Amino acid sequence: MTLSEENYLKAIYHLSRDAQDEVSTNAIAEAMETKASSVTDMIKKLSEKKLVKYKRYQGAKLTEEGRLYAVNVIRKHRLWEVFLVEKLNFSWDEVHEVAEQLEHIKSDKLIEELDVFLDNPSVDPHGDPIPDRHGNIQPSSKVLLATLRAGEQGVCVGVRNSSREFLQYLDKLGISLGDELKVLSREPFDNSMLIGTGDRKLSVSSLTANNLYVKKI
Amino acid sequence: MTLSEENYLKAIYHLSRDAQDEVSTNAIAEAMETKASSVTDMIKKLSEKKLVKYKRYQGAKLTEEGRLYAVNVIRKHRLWEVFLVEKLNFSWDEVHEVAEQLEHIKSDKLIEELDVFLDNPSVDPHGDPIPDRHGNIQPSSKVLLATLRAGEQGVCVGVRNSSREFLQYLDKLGISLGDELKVLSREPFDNSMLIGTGDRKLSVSSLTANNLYVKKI
DNA sequence: GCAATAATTTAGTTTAGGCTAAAAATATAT
DNA sequence: ATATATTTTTAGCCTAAACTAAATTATTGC
Repeated sequence: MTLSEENYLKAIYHLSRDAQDEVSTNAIAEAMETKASSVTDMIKKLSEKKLVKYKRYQGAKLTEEGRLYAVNVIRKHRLWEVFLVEKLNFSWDEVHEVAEQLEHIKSDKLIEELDVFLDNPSVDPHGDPIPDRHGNIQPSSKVLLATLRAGEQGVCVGVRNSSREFLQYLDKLGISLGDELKVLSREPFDNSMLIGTGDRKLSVSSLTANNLYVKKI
Repeated sequence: MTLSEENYLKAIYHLSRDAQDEVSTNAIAEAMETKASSVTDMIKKLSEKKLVKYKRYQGAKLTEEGRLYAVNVIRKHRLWEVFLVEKLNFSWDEVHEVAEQLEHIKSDKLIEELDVFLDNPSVDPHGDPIPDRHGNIQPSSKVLLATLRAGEQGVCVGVRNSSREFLQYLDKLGISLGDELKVLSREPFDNSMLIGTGDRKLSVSSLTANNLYVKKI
């Protein structure tokens, strides 16, 4: 399986809401920053390999085999992200590019040993669940910070928007993974909230609260 | 720089005895398990990029820039080998294939942080020196076990022959990296030697002693 | 229901990195 | 010193994965 094939499977996986969902050629092209004609070629190839189901002009969806393959790539990506952040001092916004490369390394032993070495983490540094070796993904219990009421508390577990800008902004605010956040009050005027973390208080905008995931405690 | 280009630079580096040495097209082809005609094409390409010096029918040698590039790939390869053995429980004979993939990951931060995480190791699990970030390689003080006289001691630091068969044989003998070996006696008849390690004694053949590196203590 | 528009596929190129077969240059042996 | 053998290069093809431009199919507006 080539690097390019793996990236297509991953893109189709991320673009489908459920297993029946057909993903359009254009949507894949946009996600992969390539042209629709290139997508058509690759979809045909993956179809011959029985990794996607494809009928002309009707988009593509993963077969069960294709889904398993995609999920395994995602498993590798997320485990490497944990490694980079926990062991090599990478920050949230630095991991993605490198994990995109590492996810294609082929070695079952490598990934299983890495999993053990990292203590079988269940989520990556953005709060996304890490599939197990059989391709099972446990639904995450994370909710957006914006959904908490005054007085409620949560542990920061990830972000919805993982753009470099947002991640760097969080670093600047001093909010990072694992921080306990308590909603002190909500401002009806602009939906901003006042939160406490450690001994600090800070005001976060509605936009920020809508892009930060927490797990209630 | 592509994966293939990096592999050619590495091959040329490993085949040269010194910086002036010209490496023949056939030698590169054999080392890379490819055809001479493919080598010619690639050498031309690397020559245009000023990474190798090339004149038709005269073989190739690395420029200083090419040498630095090759040494950096080797640095990455060896650091990853240390990681695999020390952190992920890989054995000597399992690391090479995976390190061949990992050595091509592109990220300066990754490799510098890995170096720190591993405590700036100076040799890899085969006893080969790890170049520093500037491409300097310190000459190793390792000697073959076969050169020790009766009564001398050494720490096992690597192997000359890193074939799977030999590495697995060493595992079976119970000899691994870092073990202290003491030469109890040498047998003139077949050049085998009796060595002590821990509380065990074992007889090693001349062939084995000629493929095992130690650092005298 | 049909024209206009949008999405998708096809056909034909391109580039990287291989390959084979033949030609050219170099090395060797008598 | 010349014929033979070896090494290296050239020329021409192949495949993967991209691209552009043109053709085809779907969708939408009226």
